[in-house]
Amino acid sequence: MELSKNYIPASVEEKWYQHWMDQNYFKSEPDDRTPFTIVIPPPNVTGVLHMGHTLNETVQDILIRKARMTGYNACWVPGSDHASIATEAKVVDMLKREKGIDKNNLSREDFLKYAFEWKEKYGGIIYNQIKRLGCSVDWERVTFTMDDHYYKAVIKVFLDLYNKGLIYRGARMINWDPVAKTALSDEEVEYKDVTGKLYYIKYEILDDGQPTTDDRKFITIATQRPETIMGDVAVCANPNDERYAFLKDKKVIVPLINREVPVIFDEYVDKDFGTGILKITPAHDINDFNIGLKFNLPVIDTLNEDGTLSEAAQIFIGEDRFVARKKIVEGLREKGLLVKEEEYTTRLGYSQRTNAVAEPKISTQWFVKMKDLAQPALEAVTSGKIEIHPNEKFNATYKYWLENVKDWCISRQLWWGQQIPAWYDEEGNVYVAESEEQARKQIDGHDDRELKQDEDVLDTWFSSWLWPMEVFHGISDPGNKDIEYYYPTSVLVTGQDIIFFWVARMIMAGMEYKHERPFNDVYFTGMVRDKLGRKMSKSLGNSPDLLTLIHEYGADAVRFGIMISSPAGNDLLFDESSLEQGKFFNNKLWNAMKLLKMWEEGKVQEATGKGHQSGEFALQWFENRLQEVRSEVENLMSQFRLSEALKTIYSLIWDDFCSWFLEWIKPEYGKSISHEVYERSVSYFDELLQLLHPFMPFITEEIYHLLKDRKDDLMVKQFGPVKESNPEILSLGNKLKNLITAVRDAKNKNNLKPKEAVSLFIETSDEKSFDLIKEILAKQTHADEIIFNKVPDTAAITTVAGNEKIYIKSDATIDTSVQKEKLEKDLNYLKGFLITVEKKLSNDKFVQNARAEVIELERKKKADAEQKIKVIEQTLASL
RNA sequence: GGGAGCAUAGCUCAGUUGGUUUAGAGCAUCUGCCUUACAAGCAGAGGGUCCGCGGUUCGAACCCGUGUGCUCCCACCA
Repeated sequence: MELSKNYIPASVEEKWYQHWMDQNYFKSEPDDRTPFTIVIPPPNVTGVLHMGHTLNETVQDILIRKARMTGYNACWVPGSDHASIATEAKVVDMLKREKGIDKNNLSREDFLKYAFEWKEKYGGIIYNQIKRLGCSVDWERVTFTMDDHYYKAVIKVFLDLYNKGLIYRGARMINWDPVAKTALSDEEVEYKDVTGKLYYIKYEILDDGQPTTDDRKFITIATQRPETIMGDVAVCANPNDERYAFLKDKKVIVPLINREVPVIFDEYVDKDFGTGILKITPAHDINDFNIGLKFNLPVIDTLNEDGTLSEAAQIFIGEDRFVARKKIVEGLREKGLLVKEEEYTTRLGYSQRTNAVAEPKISTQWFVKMKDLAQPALEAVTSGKIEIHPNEKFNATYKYWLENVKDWCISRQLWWGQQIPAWYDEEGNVYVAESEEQARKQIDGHDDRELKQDEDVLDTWFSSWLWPMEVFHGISDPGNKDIEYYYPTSVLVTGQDIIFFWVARMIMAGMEYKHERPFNDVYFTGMVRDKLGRKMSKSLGNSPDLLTLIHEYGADAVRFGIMISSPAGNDLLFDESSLEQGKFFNNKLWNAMKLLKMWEEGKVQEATGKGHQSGEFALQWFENRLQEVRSEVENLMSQFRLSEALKTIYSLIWDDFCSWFLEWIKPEYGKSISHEVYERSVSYFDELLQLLHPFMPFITEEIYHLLKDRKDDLMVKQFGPVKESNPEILSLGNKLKNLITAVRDAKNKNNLKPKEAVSLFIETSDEKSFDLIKEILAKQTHADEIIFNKVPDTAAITTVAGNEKIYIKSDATIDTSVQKEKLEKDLNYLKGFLITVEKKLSNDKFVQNARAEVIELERKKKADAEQKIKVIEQTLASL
């Protein structure tokens, strides 16, 4: 069969994904193996996968494939989130743009019909992308947070928490999104620094005929939000502020609407900020609200749901809040009540979804009491039952949030989501139940009253927090065999930005309903940024399309590129050049396979080189090197240091396998290697492919099959046990590498051609490996003569490799000055080093306390250093 | 205002208990090579006061102090 010059991913990827699916490899059912479970962080149903998802998904697939090949019953559950506010906003937008329909003119039922249509149409996009990336998820377990069982589970939890007294309804100050016209949770508000203005406004002091110690007619108050003055119910000064003592028992007049409001005194007011006097607007500021409660002041809400001024404002009714601000400032200026405007930097809260400035607002909403739920969730992490990776740095933030957690506003004034199971009668009584019939049963006496269900739906996260349980129907059907088998899940892989939204709340829900952590480990990936360090965003246009990247580089290269540049937990700067590196790596693998294949097709049963020894050594060395790396990789992966594990494998394949091993066993032109060497080489290559497979599944599977006819598939091939590696063979290998490199170096420095024959004179203490060294060196360095332990009369080029000293004889001119300088440097260092090691060894404390192997290591270091010093001194003397 | 983290080559980062690291990798740059698996390759080269300053040590990129610069999270100063 003719193999293409380079690896072409396109056809290969689809073929294998289909094959894996046909073989049911992704499917998992409870059995007697140990489960390894991951639940995907469900992406928004109508979204597309961005680079952040790509990173998360790749990490999860690596972990799940590795576990599957290690003998676990690996189960990765895919799914998507209905994302109530985000999706509803998109559907509303689509209806307006494509069909000219205003949501306000639709019934709830009709709207939901459109929303589900939209979900059907676009919901498949992310699943397709997950497939293209090669993710081995169990497609029979796809879960959507609005599935029937899921919907039921959410309602069930709501009722349960309500009955436990952990859910209540009440009027509180909440964050309001005037664009989506819904309440938000505190976490859905993002604060940004903005430059605003501080307006200084004159309030007239009401002349009540009483004499005062001050004859001022006005006081000046600084505010950022002049449009809220119509909601003013008091002004407030610090009781210790003598400037305003004369205002005791006075009233002031709110400008433009001429409302008389009292002057109150509270220590909350900072004397040194602004004018030291504060207007109190309880409806539109959390602090004012608290002061209002304290002084029993009325609340005048001057804003409508959409952010326009309400009738309570009396003026500029119906104007948008920001337009009204300008007009009011204008009005104040005309009346001479505006003292000045000042530039001022402040932090404003923005709705995460609509980017509208969030409005603090008094509103009747549903809340979850968090304190009791938080306690076990806190314990689960501080006790170490759940480990957060890559490091401890998130423990502190997690702890702080849970210790200071506030009640969670869970009602949203939307349609897309689980409708709150509460019914109201005409008198406003509330009946919480799973259905209207059940609600009716709660009514005392007559049950003929008209009941109306709460219009609102629940926060998306109120469904997401059940995810690790309900994907296994653990809430709707508790005690079923899936939930008992798969829960708690093994690892949660997610972005650190949703630690509060999701991670903490999942732990709460898990502790509440399963009395068990939902996952053993949490692995936080960093943010994916562009190479300039900016966040990926649509508006910047710096977020590449996943399918385009896969098309250009292949899925394996995309996975490679994103993993190789993804140090655990740090943000990663996405750069396509790393994908290119992945593509090149594909090709290297491809060509290594071609080389092996060529030898097989040669079929000549001739030994490599002059004897079997060098081939045998190459095999032994690589076998040991392979085991050494395997144990390194195990270690790195158990610490979730995937990027380093990949680097290690990359270097094993490229440097050790391709550059050294294959070169060592490579036969002379026209000859082939022995059958045994071939078979063993192939078996090592198989192991390499297996090791790499979790990271780059497609190409490894393809090569595995191209190399030989196989009955099995690499994807489900089980790892053998990691064998111990023999340090002597490894160090002999290193010695050889050093010698060969040193000879090449020397040739290069002296303008000899790589293939030019030279004579080598080697001094070495390692007598038992003479023959082997000779054979390999002869082959790899084109030495025509190799003599041990003999210094030639006219030493040509001298070089030191490890403990060996090499003289190379040729006709080339000799330049020893550079060599000398380097050797002298080495000598100085080694002498210093020797002194310190000796000191350590003569230190009683050290000898007594250190472990035997540590002392042995030090002794060996000492011996090494002494040996090297001897060699170098001799060399220098002969120069 | 409170807390956390970071600073190593042009760029992105390794450097895991201070000692073969007299500082490494990949990418980028430059110089040779189309050598019979691979030019998507091979062989080389240049490039670093390991942020500044002090301290501990025989020895510091690593430990301690301090200064500077950047990032993130949390918080109700109009």
